[in-house]
Amino acid sequence: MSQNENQSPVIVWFRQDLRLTDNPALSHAVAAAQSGAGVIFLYIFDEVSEGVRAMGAAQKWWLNHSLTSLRTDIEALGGKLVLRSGPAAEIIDGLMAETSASLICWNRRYGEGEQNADRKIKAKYGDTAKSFSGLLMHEPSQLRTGGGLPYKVYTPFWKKFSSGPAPRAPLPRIDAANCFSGDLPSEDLPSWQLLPSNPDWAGEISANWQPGEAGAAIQLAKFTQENINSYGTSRDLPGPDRTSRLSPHLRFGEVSPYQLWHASYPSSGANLDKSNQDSRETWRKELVWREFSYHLLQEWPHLDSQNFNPKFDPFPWQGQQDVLRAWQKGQTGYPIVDAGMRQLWRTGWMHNRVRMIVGSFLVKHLLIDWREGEKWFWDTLVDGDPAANPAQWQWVAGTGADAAPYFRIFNPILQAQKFDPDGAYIHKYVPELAQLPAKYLSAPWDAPRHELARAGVRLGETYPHPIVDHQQARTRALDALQSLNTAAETV
DNA sequence: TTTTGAGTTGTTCGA
DNA sequence: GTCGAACAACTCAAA
Repeated sequence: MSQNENQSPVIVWFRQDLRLTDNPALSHAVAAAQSGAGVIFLYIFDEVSEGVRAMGAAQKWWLNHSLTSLRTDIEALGGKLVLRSGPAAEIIDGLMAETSASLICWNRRYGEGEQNADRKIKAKYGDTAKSFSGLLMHEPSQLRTGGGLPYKVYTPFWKKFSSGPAPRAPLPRIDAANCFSGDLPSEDLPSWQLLPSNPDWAGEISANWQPGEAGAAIQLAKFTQENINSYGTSRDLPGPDRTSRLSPHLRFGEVSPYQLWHASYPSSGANLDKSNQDSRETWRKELVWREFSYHLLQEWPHLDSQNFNPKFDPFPWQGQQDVLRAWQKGQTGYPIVDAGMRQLWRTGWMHNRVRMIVGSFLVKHLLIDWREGEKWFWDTLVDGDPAANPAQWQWVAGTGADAAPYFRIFNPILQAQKFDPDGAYIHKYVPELAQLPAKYLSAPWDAPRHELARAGVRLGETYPHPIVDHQQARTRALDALQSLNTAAETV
């Protein structure tokens, strides 16, 4: 090793992997920097590179706190988290020149703009830039159909995934490192203005979440100790909410999919019955759905803006702003829909079952373009994911890969009865119906007048009339889709 | 190449 | 109240 190399630092560039455990890029950097000038820990806030999708407001809130947590963990190692903002490729150029670094490491990411930036850097620095697999368990290029093509259907994807090599074991947490001691300028986190002010809407989000690797570990332990064995059935109930609630942690890489995959298996010696094992597999399948979404994004980079199935391009979406606004604010008059939209607005997250209900409602009952829903979720969800969010919206809309068939229109009344039978969820998020007995919560307009009066509910005043009639809206949606099929035939 | 079986999460209707 | 079939047709993936 030359004198120069020996005194050169190694940069580890954090992106969607804000963790010290099972972080291959970090592990490699730490090993490579053992005898040199040490590791530089870097995060770049980049909203300007072409094709990079700027984070929504709720994600920015999360990012602020996750970076704060990461910074604390890095300082415990004796290091410093360097914050820079601007176009990533230029920032890297600057820092490489500034520090004469001998190596830069990162874990791969999969958006088009993000990959273009990474490719540019790799092309320039060659072997001095090293990328690793940390965000996904299998690279998209490695999981293909027999014909070498990307999968478009989930079940064969799952079969291939689960019959292939098991995801590698997670790497140990980095608890010591030779950290770069030079003085590098770093921007102030508050200067990025990631947190809301005027008004500060994040109060209830803060109360619900603990961003950062430590918070993710707590959440994972809670889930694997309490709820994973019943996940198969209990995941559908938004009231008790026994889902893992790990999605925002996973989105920011505070925990890796490898860690979750391996955590889903019972400790050796544990003897689980069939339903418990099935529950664990159901949860693993959700992890693989995320993986599937990223593979789709890799192949179809405009997943958030273009119909995966172009047959839907001429679909007659309606664009009424007041209707969209009513949906966004949870004022549709359908309590299960409104509860979901208000949970999202207040807490930055929505239970998965309810996401399907509100998504189906926007697209099919209101005939509003799924892209409007996708954008709203992107802005308001703390787990807004560049792959999963558009993929799930396209799935719900019927435009996507392996999508729900057009005749599958969720009935918001039935769904409320089935999945919120005691009304716990609706009571929590639609307080103006708090006094109404559970049996009337799925369709308050059908409640006896004296029950409404006793509960202090005046429809049209304290709580809205339903914005559309379910049966009429259902027929209208089926007709619209029918017209699409007819149009396709006559072309 | 052709064939075959299958496809996350549902609803409605009629027996 | 319960249960099975219909709801369309098409595309995907593997044999």
